[in-house]
Amino acid sequence: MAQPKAHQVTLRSIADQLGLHVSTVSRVLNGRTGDGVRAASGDTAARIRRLAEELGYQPDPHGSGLRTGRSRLVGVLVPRLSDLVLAMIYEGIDEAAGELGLTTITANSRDDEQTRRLRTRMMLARRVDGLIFGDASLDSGFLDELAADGGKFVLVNRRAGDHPSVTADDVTGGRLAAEHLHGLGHVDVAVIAGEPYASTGTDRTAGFVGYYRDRGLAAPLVLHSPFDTAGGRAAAEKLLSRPDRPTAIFAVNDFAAIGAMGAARDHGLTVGTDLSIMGYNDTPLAAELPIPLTSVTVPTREMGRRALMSLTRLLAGEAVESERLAPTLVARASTARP
Amino acid sequence: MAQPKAHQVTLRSIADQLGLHVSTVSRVLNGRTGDGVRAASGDTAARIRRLAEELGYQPDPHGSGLRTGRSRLVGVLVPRLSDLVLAMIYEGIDEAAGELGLTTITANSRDDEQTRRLRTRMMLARRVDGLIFGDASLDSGFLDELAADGGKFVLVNRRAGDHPSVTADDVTGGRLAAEHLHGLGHVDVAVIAGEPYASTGTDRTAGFVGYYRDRGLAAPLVLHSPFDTAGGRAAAEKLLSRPDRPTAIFAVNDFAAIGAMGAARDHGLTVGTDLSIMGYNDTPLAAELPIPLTSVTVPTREMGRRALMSLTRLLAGEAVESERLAPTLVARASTARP
DNA sequence: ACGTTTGGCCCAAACGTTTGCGCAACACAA
DNA sequence: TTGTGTTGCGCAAACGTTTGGGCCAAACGT
Repeated sequence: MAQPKAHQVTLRSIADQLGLHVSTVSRVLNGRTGDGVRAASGDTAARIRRLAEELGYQPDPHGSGLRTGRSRLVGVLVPRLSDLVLAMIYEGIDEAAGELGLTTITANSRDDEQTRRLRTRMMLARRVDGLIFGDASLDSGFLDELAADGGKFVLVNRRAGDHPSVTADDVTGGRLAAEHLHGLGHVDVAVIAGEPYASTGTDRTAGFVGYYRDRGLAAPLVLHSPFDTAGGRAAAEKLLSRPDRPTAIFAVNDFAAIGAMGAARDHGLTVGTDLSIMGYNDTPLAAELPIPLTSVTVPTREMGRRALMSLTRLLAGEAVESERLAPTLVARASTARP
Repeated sequence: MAQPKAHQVTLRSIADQLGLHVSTVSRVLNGRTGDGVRAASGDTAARIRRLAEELGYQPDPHGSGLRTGRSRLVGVLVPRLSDLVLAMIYEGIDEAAGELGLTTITANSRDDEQTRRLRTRMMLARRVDGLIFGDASLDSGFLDELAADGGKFVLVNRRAGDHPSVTADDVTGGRLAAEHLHGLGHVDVAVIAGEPYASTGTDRTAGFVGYYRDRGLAAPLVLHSPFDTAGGRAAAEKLLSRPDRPTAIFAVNDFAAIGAMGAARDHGLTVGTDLSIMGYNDTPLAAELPIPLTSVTVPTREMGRRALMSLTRLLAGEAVESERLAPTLVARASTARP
């Protein structure tokens, strides 16, 4: 766009104007700034750089992509970008990518296997250099296939199989939650566990349940549900209708927790005093809610950044290890003594 | 990625296998499916198509981009993707783009002029065919420049100058809000108006204030603030500390409204009974809050879709008109008679 | 003075597409 | 037979870049 194709600034146009050959210009501008020897004389190099700057030269990715076989494009697949957590992770990814001169393209898989495959195909068709999956499913058939085909990717937020991943330590996070509620004196507790195919939900639940079990306490009630507000509301609805209603609910996700707060109110319960509810992720919203929500902070943006770094290492041919980031608990008014 | 470069499926590899020329294969596969005459014999065409399918041929965008000068890439600039409203708009854009075989790349401008310019530059360097701005500022100097340089773009969500845009009818939306609150009997009302550079905030405020003014009522208090929860909370804090505290608050954004709810609670006020609060955008959250939030629905995803459609028309050389989508009000428990 | 190195640059090929042009073969009419 | 069209393809050039291999001249070693 911009210029009607008339005067695109190209290596050639620069070379011609300077009476040099296009390859010289290319070498200077690609400047393996390290050695500096092989490029050109200090003088010509300077002239080239000045003119390039002046004309606002920007290498054409089609040209270089065609030649090098690399696109400097990274594909990012997420369940949905309108999930705040994923949006923040993506922001981290994109930020880090920008700093390295990479561009990201993203797509929603809606946690649907077919969409996942389709969108991945589209990204490969775009010739992405590598992929980041934020929507890994625990039965990772698709990822196994992709890896077997030589696909380069890392996972973020959710782990699966032993594909390299950057996640929070969700088991520990769940344990922290249990420790907090148990410390307040809650023994009848329940977990709104999210979708069973997501490691985030299952790991947090496992950590939570493990804590209670290790102490010989009654096993917490576990209920699966979608990760969103409506899902949390429905699950809490069920929990609160039971005769042996729990005194505290741990939702593995802030939005589910907010839904649970709604259900609590419908049951005439005041969150914090009649019923403790806590979430996970420490969404910016959590602190600002009418009743501030106890939650577990995970460094979302940092997770995204690291995932991208991992991917670049992978693309450079290095071996990469999975990373687990440490969560921390932040207590607020939504949880209190029973 | 994927194949180690060894056996990429290319027009040539298909042509060779079939003993045809690459141009023939190209013509068949690009099939101007309409005329059908000029391509090849029905038989060869079928053979080509079958083999391409079988090998999983995907045209290389670098090659075609280089040749055609088009990238089938659309750049989308937003204030921040972690703003749910923008995320949903972006989903609409990307969905529509996908259906047309276009790919979107996105970036956050954080409503910062310099970042905006920088990120736009990066997108142009990527040779996007066109741009969609979701972060237009009312003083549209940057956009004017870009348009003067022949840049192809449309605006979404926020309008500016008379650049083509797809937005909701925010003035009407503000009016609906005023009508609702006034209908309930509120005369001392206030507006948390968002940032003054965003048409969304100013238009909604103008519609709201206009309604009260047209009826000769006292002019609503107007307070600007950031669009997020913390901003809304701070603004509400100020409003509620006044001796002539309003009985109803219209926040031009659900998140600001949620912040306001928090402030209300700090003041010992029960939202709905002691103080009416309403938001805007009808975020999925609004309905699920402990105290469900009255809000104005705008067809976010649809807005995104239409913006992309507009852009494609623009790119096809057609003239495009701005569009205004109709908002509707949905009343919930957070607003009631004073 | 003569061989050898090295600095500085150019040459040319290749990456995968698209597309205007042209050509052979055939059909048909006159 | 010649002329006129049509169908079915191939040819070749171009898009902008990168990169291995030159080649010429100057600098250096002996």
